[in-house]
Amino acid sequence: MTSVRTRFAPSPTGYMHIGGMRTALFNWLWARKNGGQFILRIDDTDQQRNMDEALQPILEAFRWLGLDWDEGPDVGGDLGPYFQSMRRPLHTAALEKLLAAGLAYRDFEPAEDTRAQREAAEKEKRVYVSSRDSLQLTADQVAAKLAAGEPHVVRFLIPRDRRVSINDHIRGRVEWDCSLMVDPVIARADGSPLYNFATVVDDAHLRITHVIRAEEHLSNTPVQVLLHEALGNELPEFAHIPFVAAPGGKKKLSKRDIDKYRKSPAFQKLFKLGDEVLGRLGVDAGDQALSPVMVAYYREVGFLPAGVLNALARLGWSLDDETENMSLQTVQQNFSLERVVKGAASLDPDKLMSYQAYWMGQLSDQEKLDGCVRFLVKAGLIPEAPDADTIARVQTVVQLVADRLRVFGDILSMDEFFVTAEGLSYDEKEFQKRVVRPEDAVDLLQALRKRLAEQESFSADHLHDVVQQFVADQSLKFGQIAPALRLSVTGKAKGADLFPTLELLGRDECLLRLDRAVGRAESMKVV
RNA sequence: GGCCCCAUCGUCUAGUCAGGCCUAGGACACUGGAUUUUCAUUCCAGUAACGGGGGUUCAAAUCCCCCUGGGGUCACCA
Repeated sequence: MTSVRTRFAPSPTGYMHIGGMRTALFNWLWARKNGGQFILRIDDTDQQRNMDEALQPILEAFRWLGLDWDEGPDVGGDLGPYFQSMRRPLHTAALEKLLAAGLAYRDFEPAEDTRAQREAAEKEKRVYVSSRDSLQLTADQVAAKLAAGEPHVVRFLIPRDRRVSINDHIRGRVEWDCSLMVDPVIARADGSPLYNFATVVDDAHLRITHVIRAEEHLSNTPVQVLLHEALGNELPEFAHIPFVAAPGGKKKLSKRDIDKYRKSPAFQKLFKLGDEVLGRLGVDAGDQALSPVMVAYYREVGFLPAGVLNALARLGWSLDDETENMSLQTVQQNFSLERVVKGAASLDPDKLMSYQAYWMGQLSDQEKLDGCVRFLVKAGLIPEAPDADTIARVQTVVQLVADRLRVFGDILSMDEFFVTAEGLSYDEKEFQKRVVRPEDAVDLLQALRKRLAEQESFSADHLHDVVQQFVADQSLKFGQIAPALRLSVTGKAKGADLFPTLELLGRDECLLRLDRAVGRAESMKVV
């Protein structure tokens, strides 16, 4: 029994697609589950200039999620190189082999002619197949054209008299009629191999046993199977998993549609979170802006690998009829291609947040603290090398807000604990509603401020009693003063427990903020 | 348009291969209630689906056929 070998073969595009990551995850899972190898091959036949720059984000995404690879960039392997552009000799050899065996042919037909034929066929609603005119050339004629340096591509000769079929792990038997297929170009005029051909050569050479890829590749499969056969390769097994669809739809999640997603109600939540967090981090929002389509977005916003991994694993796969929260280890132990569904699954931001919140809740206090400190430093809300007092303060805040911390980036919206009274920003709408508009709000706040100033102790418990007493004295309801107090001191309508917040801020800061809030409200009333 | 794939609550899914245990289960979201004299958490409850039509069968979400709908793909891209 040969060991299971799977691969993920990204093109170096400068970012890692979240849907591609799901495909990679399933490959990794299948290899690990079977004690096999997971290989990373870089399909860079396009010969990009900034290869390294375009590749690093991809490798980083794998590292961040903790998905290791047994062979590939950085780690090497016996069957390398693992960059398709460097495997050219292998491709050329395979090409020669097909040519020599008469299973491929040099096509001298000008590209324009081929295109014209295709268009004509389409117009007449006729199935287009290759003309194969170049096949009529005698060996001498071909030799003469070659000697004259006539441009040509190499096409694979499709055996038109038969059918190809695969037994897909997910889809079962899928069959195609070869008579309907065009002879695919396998080498360009400059001699470079095309994806469909290079992939076949490389998959065979790397001894890939299971080709697990997204459904959109299903239509490439018959050609690849035919090529494998022509080359005398052992056929890999195929598993075409459904692609990841955009939230609220069934269409493939694509980076090209970012602008559309921004407006999509189902997707907005993630963009909003990103705008908030990334804005505070001062992360570039230019052309290559981070978006929820990219894995890096989740890392930058402060998602946990466990949260993202959990969501990705559940997109098209389930362990059973009830298990939702799963560690990578649990998924790995239970993964099977048999339980992968056939239909496209759309990414659900709500569900993702729910997994994320679960895993955030699983973190120890120290882990939460570390993550929050990292983000606060990055946002410049605390110094680069925070002293013990600062750390202790952050720790207190983190404990206070633990329940509402979904992603680490959330800590940045709790900046009331880290800015001075002057730097405090207010939720204007809520401030108007709870402080400016109510007739008696300012008077009450002033009276309360006086009461607070008289207190010797500023502990949460004591403050609670004080406010309680204040409410009773004024025959108010708690709800008539608490929101205004919260708005005045934190600038927000929502937040951590009110009294511990006051305690943490301290008497001087609280009084100062109350004064500023009152002043603010009065100046607004005048206008 | 050709070829191919897919079809269970709004969403992710269980159940489909081996028809009856399904008056279709879970989760997220949503709604209501309890707790919290703020905010959030937590707990409880509720709304909500087998796309349609024919068969086969004692019995169909499950098997067969047709229709409809959705999607992928049709490059000297990967």
